[in-house]
Amino acid sequence: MPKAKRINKSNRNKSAVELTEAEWDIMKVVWDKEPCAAGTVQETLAKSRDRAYSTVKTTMDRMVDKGFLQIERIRNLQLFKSCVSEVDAKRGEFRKMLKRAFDGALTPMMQFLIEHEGLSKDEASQLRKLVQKQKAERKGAK
Amino acid sequence: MPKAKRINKSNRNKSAVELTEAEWDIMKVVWDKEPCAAGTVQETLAKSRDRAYSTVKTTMDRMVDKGFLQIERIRNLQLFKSCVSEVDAKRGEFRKMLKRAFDGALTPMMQFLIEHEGLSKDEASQLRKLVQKQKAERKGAK
DNA sequence: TGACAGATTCGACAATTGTCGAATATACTC
DNA sequence: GAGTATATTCGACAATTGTCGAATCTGTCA
Repeated sequence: MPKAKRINKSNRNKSAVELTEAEWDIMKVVWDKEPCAAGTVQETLAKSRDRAYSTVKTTMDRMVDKGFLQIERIRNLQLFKSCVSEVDAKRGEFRKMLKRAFDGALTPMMQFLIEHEGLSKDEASQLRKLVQKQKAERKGAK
Repeated sequence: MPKAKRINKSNRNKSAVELTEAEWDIMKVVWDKEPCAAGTVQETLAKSRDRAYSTVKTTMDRMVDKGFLQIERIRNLQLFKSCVSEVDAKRGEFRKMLKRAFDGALTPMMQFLIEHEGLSKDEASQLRKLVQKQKAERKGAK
């Protein structure tokens, strides 16, 4: 997409955090261990998929440019911290999916889950519990 | 990703259909009007986002390579038809999101929706109805 | 002071995605 | 048959994403 899309880190609004595959992998480790060094992230990820240190570091540097991570320097060490919360990232991912596949509407998605994703009896009851729980909380709290 | 990822159209399994943004746009029109010509798709899409005919056509040709569309020739005309169902595409998109953001598990996602996506009372009750309806169907049918 | 280990910097490359324009081919109308 | 309007073919280009290796730069320790 040749179009200018990002002016700088601050023109990103919370509701539009979109991480790539590699960024998700990295972000999960950062959320878990921040502040942490690139080496730590690389080593942690190596357990599931081995990538060169420079691969991980390059991606993390790009994430800084995008405003997803920030660096805190200590001597010649760089410690990375997240600039987006897990909730924001989940929201971004969820909304992207919802928009693309369900016109941005929740109900059709739920319908789809029940009809085509084999929402099991267990899952359905699980879901029912969640809904009921929320119902109770709403009534009680507000 | 320099790795060989796709051998040919047939090594794609139903559970892994992943469309890009532009592909979703195109696919939606094709599902609606298939079999249809690239020009038709381009014209239809132009209403919301104008793109050159060649842009749309190139993307559609690539989708044929990927096994998402197929061509039926009539004289020098090409009519495109989908090779993946709307359900498969929705499933692919949904699962990708679920895997990335929720470890592939449905319950955490539902929890997230209720806690952070402001599942409104209306939506919750809507959801409750869906669940109840399914419950009834399960009981009746099987 | 030198040398080694670990970290950082940077340029590079292949695939993918989104975009087109130019050249070519085909069908239809006078 | 010539001209016009469409279609199709194809090569190209910029950004993005995933991946590295080589060169460079500390900081520490014998």
